[in-house]
Amino acid sequence: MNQDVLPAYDFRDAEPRWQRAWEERGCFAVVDVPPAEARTYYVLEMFPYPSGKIHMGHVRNYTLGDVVARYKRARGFTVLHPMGWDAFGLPAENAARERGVHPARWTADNIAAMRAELKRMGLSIDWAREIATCEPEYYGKQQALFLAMFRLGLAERRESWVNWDPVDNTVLANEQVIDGRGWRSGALVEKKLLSQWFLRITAYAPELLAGLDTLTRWPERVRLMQARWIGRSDGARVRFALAEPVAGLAEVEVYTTRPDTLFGMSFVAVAPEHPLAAAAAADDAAAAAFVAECRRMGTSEAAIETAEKRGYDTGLTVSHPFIPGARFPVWIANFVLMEYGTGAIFGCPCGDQRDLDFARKYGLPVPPVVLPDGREAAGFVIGDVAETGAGTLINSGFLDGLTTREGKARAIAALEACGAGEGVQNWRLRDWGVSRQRYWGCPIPMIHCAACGVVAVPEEQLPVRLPEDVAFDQPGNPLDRHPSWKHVACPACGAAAVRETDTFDTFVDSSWYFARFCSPRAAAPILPEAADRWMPVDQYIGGIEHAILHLLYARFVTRALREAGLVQTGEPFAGLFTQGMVTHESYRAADGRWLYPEEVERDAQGGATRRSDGAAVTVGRIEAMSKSRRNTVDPGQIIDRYGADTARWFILSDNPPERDLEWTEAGAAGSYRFTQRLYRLTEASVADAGPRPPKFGAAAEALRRVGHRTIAAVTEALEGFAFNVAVARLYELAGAIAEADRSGADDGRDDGGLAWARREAITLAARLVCPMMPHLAEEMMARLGYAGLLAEAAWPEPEAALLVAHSMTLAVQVMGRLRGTIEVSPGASEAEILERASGETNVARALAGMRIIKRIHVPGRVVNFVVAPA
RNA sequence: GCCCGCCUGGCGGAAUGGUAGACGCAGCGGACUUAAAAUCCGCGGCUUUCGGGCGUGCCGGUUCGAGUCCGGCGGUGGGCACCA
Repeated sequence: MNQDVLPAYDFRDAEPRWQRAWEERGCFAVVDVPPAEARTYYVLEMFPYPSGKIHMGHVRNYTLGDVVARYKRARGFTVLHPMGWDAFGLPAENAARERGVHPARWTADNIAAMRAELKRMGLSIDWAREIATCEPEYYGKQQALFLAMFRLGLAERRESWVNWDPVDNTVLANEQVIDGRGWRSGALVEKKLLSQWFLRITAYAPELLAGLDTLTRWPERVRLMQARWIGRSDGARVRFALAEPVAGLAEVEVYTTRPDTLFGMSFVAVAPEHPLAAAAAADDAAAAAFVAECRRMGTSEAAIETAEKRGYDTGLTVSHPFIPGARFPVWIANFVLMEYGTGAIFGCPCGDQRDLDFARKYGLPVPPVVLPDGREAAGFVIGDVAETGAGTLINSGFLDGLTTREGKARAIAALEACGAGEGVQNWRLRDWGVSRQRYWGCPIPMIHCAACGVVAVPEEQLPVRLPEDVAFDQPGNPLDRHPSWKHVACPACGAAAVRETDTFDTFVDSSWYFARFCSPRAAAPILPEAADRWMPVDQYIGGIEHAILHLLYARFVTRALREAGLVQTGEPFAGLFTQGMVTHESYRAADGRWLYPEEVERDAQGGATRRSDGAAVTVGRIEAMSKSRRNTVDPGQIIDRYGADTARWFILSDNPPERDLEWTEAGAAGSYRFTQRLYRLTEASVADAGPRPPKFGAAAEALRRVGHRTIAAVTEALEGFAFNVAVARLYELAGAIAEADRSGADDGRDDGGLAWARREAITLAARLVCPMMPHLAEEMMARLGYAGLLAEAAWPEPEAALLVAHSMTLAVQVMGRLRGTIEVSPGASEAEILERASGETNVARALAGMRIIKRIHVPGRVVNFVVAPA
């Protein structure tokens, strides 16, 4: 047992060697349609954007997925675990602008670099199924799916208000508008009415909401976020007749959740983009100026937060369905959103804070119509705070005396009776605008013909390929400026026509890739027999930042695919796990510059200095790794120094995977030491191959119990995503093996089977550690003489007899306070146990002079004596 | 403003309502070494008259027994936010 002669584990030799072995054996390859008897399991991590380098977030994501994949494979499942690239997007175009490299080239180089890095991690991926969304092979299929959705009426072209960047000449997503300015150009963003392609996600709003209840293996908070985003609300539409029609408009329709407060109406307000506002602006310069100003205000959050409620009285009036003869003014108001409801509201100042602020500012009446519960009618007035809660209706004609709840139903019934409105559900969810004025995306397969209108590209002409000869020297969309690409013959009439030059939002690409992975080389976009065999994804893993958009779009598209008959499931992801971020300390030099961790030397007292010159460094917050703060650690360098297994092990060991993980050098070094320790423990058993002895001594028996209990404990931990607990149990097993070495080292050959038990224990350690540190596990098994690959081996089963304890420790309490412990055999009778418990020295002292009222015995756990003074 | 998490040693964390702090990191002590590194072993909430007392953000409740369940409060992080 001399440590000096034991060789160290050389991961630089072992890791590539085992990766080759797995690849040559094809351990992780699966077929599109597995045989009927195969139990399938689909593990998927959110596929990466090929930025050029993997980061620690990727390492965490793919390590988590790989543990699940390897574990499930060992449990006998046929596991689909693929990898691909979310390869379209703006950074490639930016690289083209800034460095003159073509987006396709830039992307391909990045993919090659990142693939190599991922392969060094030793992931159990079927690389033959790799896809990249920027390949015509993929996006052509996507075009076909879009046409299928078009035929189903789920895709349509429509005018809508968009964020328009007047400098870059492009539409911006809401996320790309920062403080009212374009994130790249810095130009003030305008609202503009444009023709855009939409996917009709709202058609599935009720289903997408109801489906959340079936997703029992999704985090509750993701479901809550989606439910809120879909945003069902119950209320009524109410039509108010205009006193005089304007520009052909005879009425204003509003949406409200409070039809009970209709008698508290003070005004009607419409959004600046509302047709009635446009009509008013047509012959009123002041109205036009107000509308134009609102448009410029844009959608910035800062503007909304600080913006006063502002309005413009159009001079128009409406009548009230319940109050004959009354007239109410119609205002244009900056706080009314065109996108929600009908783009118009009725103002009830007493019951809505915004309406109240508005009424107070412009001197509009504030009739009180809800008496809050517990308030007296006498002297009740509305101050500067609206009463939004429940109460009793007053000053409300036929609704007087009803509760707000009853009033809603009665008011809706009355509206429906007189034809002035009806009860409706309203949804916050809006249709998904997918048009982007970008080059590096999937072309929308449509053609605009002067005679025929919008015509779909015939299927046999797919894919509509991106042209390669494009220039990025001007802002705007290069496809639009290309000399020939967009000019085609109309498929319907043959006349000269033009292609749609918009490309798809990249979220479209990631809304069906999981289905393509099931049959990635099929001629059809999706092979139903393959998709039905694998889908839905059993375990999807990724960051919480995709809680709404990506996951909601994918749920919608999967439903559309089902309607097209391509898949059977409506839900793409049966299980979802959202991992935490990887964080690190940040460092700042005296001049304020951020420093990379490798530039900084930490000392034991918590101080820090710069390696290059010893200058003092300020240690900043622990926060998400980001390039701007330079608090990043390069996975490639970590693997160079410690190996992939160490990186994987540390990431899994430190804390639960849903929480943020702080990467620390000390923690990584500790994990590395453990890899070496396991290897040394293995080496010490290499020479001890031999038959199982008929009987085991006490030390051997004890070690065997630890080993088999560890199987049960690690299995349970892995099933529950408690990887840090699985790691802890394996540390304990290693500790138990080391302890057995000490206790049994001097016994010579006849050691009561300890050498055999020890070898069994280290073998179990290798097999249990395999999902987490697959290379080391293979190396350990090989050293122990195993000829096969652990990657193909079954998960160990514990021997039931070894899980039953010989003796157990019971806590003994008096009045719920621990007074001592007793050792009992599992077969001991309750009477015997109570006798032993009350006799324990400390317990007896506590019981002295007391009368025992009640004896509680929880088998295997605790004995508690409830006592009173004698 | 609304919604949702989270709060346990120096740190990360563990704990089917049943011995709080497993396991790791950092620390301290010891062995080995000429020495160091590596390795191996050990210690560790606070307090105490050594019986015990107090300890899982705070206050209260349920229970024989609460980190765990319930009510309230505080702190903290995140999501949404003029959604009618």
